Amino acid sequence: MAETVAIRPKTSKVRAHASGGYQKGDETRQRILDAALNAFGAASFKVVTTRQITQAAGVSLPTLQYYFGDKEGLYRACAEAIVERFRRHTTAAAAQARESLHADGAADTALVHLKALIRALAGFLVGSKEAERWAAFVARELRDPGPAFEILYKKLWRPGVEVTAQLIARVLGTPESDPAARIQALLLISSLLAFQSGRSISLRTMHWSTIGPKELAMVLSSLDAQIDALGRLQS
Amino acid sequence: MAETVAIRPKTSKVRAHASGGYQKGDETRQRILDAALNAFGAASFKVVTTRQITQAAGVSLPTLQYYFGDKEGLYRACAEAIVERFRRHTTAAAAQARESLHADGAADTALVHLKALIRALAGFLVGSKEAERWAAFVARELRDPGPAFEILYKKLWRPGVEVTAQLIARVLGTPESDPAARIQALLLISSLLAFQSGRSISLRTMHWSTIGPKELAMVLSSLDAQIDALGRLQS
DNA sequence: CCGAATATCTATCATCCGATAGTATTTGCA
DNA sequence: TGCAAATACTATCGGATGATAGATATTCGG
Repeated sequence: MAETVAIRPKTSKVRAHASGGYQKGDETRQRILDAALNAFGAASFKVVTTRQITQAAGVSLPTLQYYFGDKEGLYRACAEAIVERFRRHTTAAAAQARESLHADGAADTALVHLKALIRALAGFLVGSKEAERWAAFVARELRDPGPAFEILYKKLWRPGVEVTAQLIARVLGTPESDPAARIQALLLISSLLAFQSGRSISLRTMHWSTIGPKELAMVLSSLDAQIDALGRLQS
Repeated sequence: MAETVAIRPKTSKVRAHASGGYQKGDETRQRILDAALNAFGAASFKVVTTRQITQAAGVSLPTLQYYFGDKEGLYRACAEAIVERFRRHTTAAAAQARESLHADGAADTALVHLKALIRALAGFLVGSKEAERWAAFVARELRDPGPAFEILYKKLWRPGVEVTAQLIARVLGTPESDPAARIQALLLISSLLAFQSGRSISLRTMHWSTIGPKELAMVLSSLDAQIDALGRLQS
């Protein structure tokens, strides 16, 4: 039962960062990271094998250990890379929403920003193949906490839910920390995942073969309607 | 004493069903199935090991092969067991809803039944520890299709979405096959999963330590509000 | 253009996993 | 009670996986 594990000295010669060595090393490191993002996006930590990743990256197995220490180190590196790229795509709408929260107290304004935020998020989630894989990685890790849970929760999930809940509270005309608004935020974000995590089954249910611009527009329209309905709740 | 058969028909020696042997055998079979439901509810097909299951069931490894052929056979048996138990808990509300769809065309009636259906489903999903595991099994398999996808899709998902979508269409006053109603059904069901698949992260987000009657009531209240809002969409 | 730092490889290990072979024990009917 | 079918076990196999050992090749500052 005693599952205590001795803390690794961590002083090993792992190339933890992309800088500090030759240029070719950086490129190899990046190739492994890309392959890992792909693989961990499609399957869970335990299911993905290091051989799959290194083979896809075109390197031999020990190269992975050389750059990332072990499988878990690579997994964490993936999480950090995802956080970075995610931020680059969502900070725009999120910042705008946050700004409006401080500047304006009107429910109508909040409603507009909420719709814009969800629209941006949905568009990003279903937009590119790459984003799909990142989103799958994040969703899986948050659903089934693993080595990268903390970083994803604190840097992605919490801020996202926070701003969403505040916007909804503003729309509903309730205090900023209203639990009901928080629940609605969870329900809203979770419903988004129907066409992300649950993509394959949603396709089958809708009799769609893909989620193209037309299909995305329909989903966004339904989400808008739902948010509008939310706005009519308090009256 | 008979000559050993060189070629094994592979399926002939499996005790595929619970009937046909001794009583003690049925009990052992059930014990393995329970342990498997537990394990496959907590982790995916590949992650769960047959050794975990047999150890939890208190039997040796080959006993699993004796009763279920192989790991995949056991997995499918789990899916069928879940379908059976799920039906026993949802047919009540579902049948009532279906009946009302045929008997009455009023939007108000549909709204009532939709709320009742969601309420029953949510209550069941978050109700017992057992149901949680079954739901996790189903959600994982539908999200990431495996050996049991077909049976779960046809016997659980499709009927459930079907009746939900029809109720929503009735509420919205649109044709029975309205794609928008179908999307709303997907969004609604998916949002339910926030407190099922995404249970752990929802707990953390809400600062809850558990989902007891009080918390469930809050969630149900929010869902009701959302469905009510849906009803006000068409006007 | 030398040589230390960096990068990458082949070969192999220890462990775990699913499944099978072969044998012993238990059950319930004739 | 005898005994064949049904049940359950120990021991082991072939294969996959994560990681390491140790040797070789490459890079680039001086």
